[in-house]
Amino acid sequence: MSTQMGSQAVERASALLSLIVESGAPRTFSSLVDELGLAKSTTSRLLQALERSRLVHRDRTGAFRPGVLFLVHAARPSALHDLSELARPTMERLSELSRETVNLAVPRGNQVVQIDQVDSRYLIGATSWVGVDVPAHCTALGKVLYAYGALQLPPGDLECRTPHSPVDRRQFDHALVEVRRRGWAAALDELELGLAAVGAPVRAVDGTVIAAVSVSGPTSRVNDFGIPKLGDLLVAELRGLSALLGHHPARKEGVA
Amino acid sequence: MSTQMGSQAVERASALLSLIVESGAPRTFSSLVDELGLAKSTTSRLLQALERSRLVHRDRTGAFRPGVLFLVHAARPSALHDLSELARPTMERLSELSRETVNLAVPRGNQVVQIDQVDSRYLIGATSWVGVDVPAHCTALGKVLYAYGALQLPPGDLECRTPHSPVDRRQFDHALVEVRRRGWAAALDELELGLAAVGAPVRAVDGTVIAAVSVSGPTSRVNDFGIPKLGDLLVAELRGLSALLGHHPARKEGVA
DNA sequence: CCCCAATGTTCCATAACATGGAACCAGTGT
DNA sequence: ACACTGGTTCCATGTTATGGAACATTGGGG
Repeated sequence: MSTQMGSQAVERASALLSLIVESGAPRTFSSLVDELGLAKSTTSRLLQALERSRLVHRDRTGAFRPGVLFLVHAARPSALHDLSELARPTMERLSELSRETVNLAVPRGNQVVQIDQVDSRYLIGATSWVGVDVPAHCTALGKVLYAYGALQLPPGDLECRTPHSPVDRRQFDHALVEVRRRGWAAALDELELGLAAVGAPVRAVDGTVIAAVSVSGPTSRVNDFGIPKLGDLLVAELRGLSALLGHHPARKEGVA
Repeated sequence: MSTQMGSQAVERASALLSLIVESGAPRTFSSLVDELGLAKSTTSRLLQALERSRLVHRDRTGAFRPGVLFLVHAARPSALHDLSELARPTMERLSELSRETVNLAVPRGNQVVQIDQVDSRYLIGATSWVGVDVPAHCTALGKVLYAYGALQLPPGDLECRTPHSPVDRRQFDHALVEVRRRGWAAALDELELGLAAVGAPVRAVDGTVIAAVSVSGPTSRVNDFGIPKLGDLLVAELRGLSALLGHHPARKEGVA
């Protein structure tokens, strides 16, 4: 192996950095030491270097957190744009297979914000949603994000948009269980009569759901395509996208 | 110098990474080579290592962008929480000095989202704003973010909340010029009668404004304190915060 | 109050690894 | 076909990372 690839120190430092960033919680020095199996001294030096470069930050408790550089990036308006770029190929493929509108959304604050869209191939289809503010519990994207804890359902009554909108919190919670079981969510005529959507999660390396993708169109066409078929299609395609984000869903051995 | 601090490779790699992340735009290989003055070969190897670790990503044009790790972090709901933590001491100090409510906001999409708040020391003061959706052009935070290009003023009429709300776009643009000149923005009775706020920007290492902090309270008390005094206070305190983010505003030599 | 345990950092001899110059390869324009 | 820019691979060299052990530092516990 190792066709002579240089930069071992950098790789080790990067590994440290990844651990720190990927685990949401602050990491302690020793946890890093024995997770990577490096000498204490080496780990210490590498972390110092990363700290000097503001890539990690050591909080008052002595634990390591992502450094300011990550902060600066996250605070940029453009931060989410990169995700769209990464997701584009997948979305295009979904668009081609389903011929319906494909949307990408992330949780932000306590809202679902749509950050990208590939339009339907049909003349009649879901129109641009980007930026539009809708009750999340009536959407497939929202359900996915709620189901996987990427978003908290705010207390209070559930807004009702159509006779099919979910209104009972108990029932809704149950629906979320079902979403987790299947791996995808559907919203048929719940936001607007005649509008249907199916959505599934995008996972980061640690399994956290950080985004959702949906396919949406007229209920009739979506039904014709087959809701479960669409759900499975989404799940399959998004598995690939999650892999790009470093997520390996139970790592099948198979191909080297 | 160099009291023997080890990890030169890591520092170089980190420098590359910082350049890539801090400049909003994708960086080309050669621009990196001659900005850091490293050998082409060295740069190439370091970048390869960073790419293997998913810290940078090479887009189809061959330019380098922040890698998935940054994406994953930015997409985390918790991403902005770190900024709050970093800003907390500054905000506390501002709270203590002004005794009024202090707010921290970042641009997100095309909206101002408040991510942290230190409550007024008075019994009567600005109440919690976090998450509340208000017309940004009527707020000090909004004005700051608009003034420094962290946010684009959407086309269309300016919503009018009080007789003092800015409504004329021409006048508003002029006001923004003034904000840039002074370094801080004020909004007196513009959002709600009797509510006043003064805000100033937080800058990242490259000078980009990535957030804003405001002090707000009853117009009478804020006036008593002195608007310009408050403005200057904010600017002074936030200079320190920006420094934590790596911003050095014209680097005074002074102390080592 | 002292001693021990846990957690990190600094030292240092060793050699492994990163380094940069040059050769090399792939496009691209002329 | 040729020169040129932009990037990667090769390789001998010695600079620089490495890990074990010694050395701080902190924090309990008896």
